[in-house]
Amino acid sequence: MAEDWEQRLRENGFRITPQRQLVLQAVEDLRHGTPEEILVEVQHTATGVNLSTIYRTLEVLESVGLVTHAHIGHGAPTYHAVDEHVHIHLVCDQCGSVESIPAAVADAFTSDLRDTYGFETDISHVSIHGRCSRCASSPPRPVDVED
Amino acid sequence: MAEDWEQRLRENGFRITPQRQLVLQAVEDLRHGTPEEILVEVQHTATGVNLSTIYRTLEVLESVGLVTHAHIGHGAPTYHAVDEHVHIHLVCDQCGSVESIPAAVADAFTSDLRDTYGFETDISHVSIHGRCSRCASSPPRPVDVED
DNA sequence: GTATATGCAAAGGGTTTGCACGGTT
DNA sequence: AACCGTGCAAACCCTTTGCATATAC
Repeated sequence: MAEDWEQRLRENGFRITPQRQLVLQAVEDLRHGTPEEILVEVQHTATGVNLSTIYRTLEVLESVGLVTHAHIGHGAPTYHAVDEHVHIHLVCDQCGSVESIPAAVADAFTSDLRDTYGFETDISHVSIHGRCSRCASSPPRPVDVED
Repeated sequence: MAEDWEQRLRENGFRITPQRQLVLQAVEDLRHGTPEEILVEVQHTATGVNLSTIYRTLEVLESVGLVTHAHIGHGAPTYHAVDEHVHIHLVCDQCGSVESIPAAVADAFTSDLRDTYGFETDISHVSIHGRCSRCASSPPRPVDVED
């Protein structure tokens, strides 16, 4: 149901505010968004909202399980709504391209980590870095684009 | 051979400077070090060295393949000498602990990424996040320590 | 001698925090 | 009415950059 988010917040002792609704909506609409991008989206509706509110709100929404974040490159993290299907980002350190693949590709790996080390992997939290198919085939020099 | 690093630099058109030697040495001695930590180490020997030089030097040393860096948490990256054996960091988002495991654990996974997506994975570049065995077993609440 | 490296200080991106006011409960 | 949430501005960490001086070649 759609008003589930109010429940979620109230259950955890948080109040319902326009800002929290707008931020959640922006995250859902954008599907992928940095705090800055979310701010811009929110400001389409409410110009007065401040960046620090975005940060504080995302923290709250994440703590009650309504959004998550992942690190793609060096810069700001991106936030998604939790109902998005889980995916892994493959980041090319050479050309900077980002490819999303199903998290299921890592199932055997994460099972291994659980069995061997007891580690419960959140595979989508950080990206996998390397070189994409295009870059891996053509250029001979292993130059870093940096991250 | 020990003076290989001079070769490496010269081959690539870089000059040999005390700072470059000291930074390389510090990275080797520390085994894991952030730019700030490397600065401190270097300053044991040469007090006048500046942080910006550390950054610029690490960039140079990395470009010629003498050092690499990995991202462990949210903060500064850590640098290693390239002769260190390759490892993956398992970072617990709950207690913050970091465990190093052999990169070979991911071999099947990275082969898969190569075969399916043509992606050449640099598995050690970013850490794997999740919850360590201790945290995964005890507490029921999925609280984020944040990264 | 000439180009590259360095030190210094200032600026930059991303994020957090202290405080007083305003809104939710 | 009490407390939580917000806006604003300042501070913060990490990193990069411009510029003049110093140094490796």
